[in-house]
Amino acid sequence: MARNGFDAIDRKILREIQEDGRISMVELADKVGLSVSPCLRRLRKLEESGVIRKYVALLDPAHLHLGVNVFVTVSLTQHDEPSLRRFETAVQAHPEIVDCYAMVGNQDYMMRIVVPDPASYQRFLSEVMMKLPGVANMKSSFTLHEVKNSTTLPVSDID
Amino acid sequence: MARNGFDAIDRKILREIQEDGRISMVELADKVGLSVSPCLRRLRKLEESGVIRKYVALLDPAHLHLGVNVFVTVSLTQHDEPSLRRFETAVQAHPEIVDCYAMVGNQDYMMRIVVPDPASYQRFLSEVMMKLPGVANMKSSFTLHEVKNSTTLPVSDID
DNA sequence: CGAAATTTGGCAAAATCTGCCAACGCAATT
DNA sequence: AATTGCGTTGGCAGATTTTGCCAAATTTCG
Repeated sequence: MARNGFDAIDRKILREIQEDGRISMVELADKVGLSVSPCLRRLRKLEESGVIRKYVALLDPAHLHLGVNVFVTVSLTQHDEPSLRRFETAVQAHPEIVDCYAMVGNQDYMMRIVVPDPASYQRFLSEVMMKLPGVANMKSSFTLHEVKNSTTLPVSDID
Repeated sequence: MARNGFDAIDRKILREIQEDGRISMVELADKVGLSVSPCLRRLRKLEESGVIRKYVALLDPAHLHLGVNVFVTVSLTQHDEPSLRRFETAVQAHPEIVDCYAMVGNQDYMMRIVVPDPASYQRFLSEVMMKLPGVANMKSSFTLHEVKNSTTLPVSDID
């Protein structure tokens, strides 16, 4: 058996539900070559194992008047555990901050912000970002357009 | 009526399905204060309008042995339309490149790569990234850990 | 080779989805 | 103020899907 306990069928299921999270068991079972019962049982197991985090609908930012993406790198004044935790907790509270990663090297964090327009970012920058706890330095880079924004992870055949 | 034709109930629906893409019409209708029929009709309308791009399952990268994220900035040698298009098309073909944005400024790109480990990135860098059409310059930044990776867009009350 | 454990497939009841139709509310018009 | 017309709602019924259960089949392991 494979390292993570996924066999070929499990991987097929994972690939399918990444593309269509609302697929019916009937159709999914058919696609992976099982009958409905074992297919559902495998799906439940995958959900319980935590590989499947959640099911969501993906919305189009343009339709919601959220067409402006800004990448921001942040460095903190202090790097002790409590300071990092305080900053990361504050980040979680703001839905405009859609992504945030702790970085190796001199920039501590890389984040992506979603706002309606540049003016909104101006406001968000001064009213929220600047007030995040422990920020020493910040650098913003605006995006021109989205080329790709995928939630589909490559599920390896091996492993 | 609001600018995009969404009323309070539509926005409620959008917020709910962003959090649970598999919610049943019965439960959704209950949460937004409608009966099932009009709720489903509104959802279908939202789907057809394009606000709802798709329904997906979100997987946990760690469980799939995809724990390493790398941010890469790229600049191209030429910035004419065909060169840009060629590059962006090539980007679409690789599932390891999960995000890619064209940036304001030096006309370059910011992308996020997902790989199993640093060694894999080394390989991906030389075998794929370096061979992307028209690349002049590339700079990779490794992440330490994920603080936030959200697909939930803030659906404004106004607008 | 044989026993135990796991996985499968089909069935039936419960729940859900989906299309249809009458009723309701609201706005514009007379 | 009454009426007309448009859009939205709610309930109902048939079709589909989900879900738990059990016997059969397959795999695992001594």
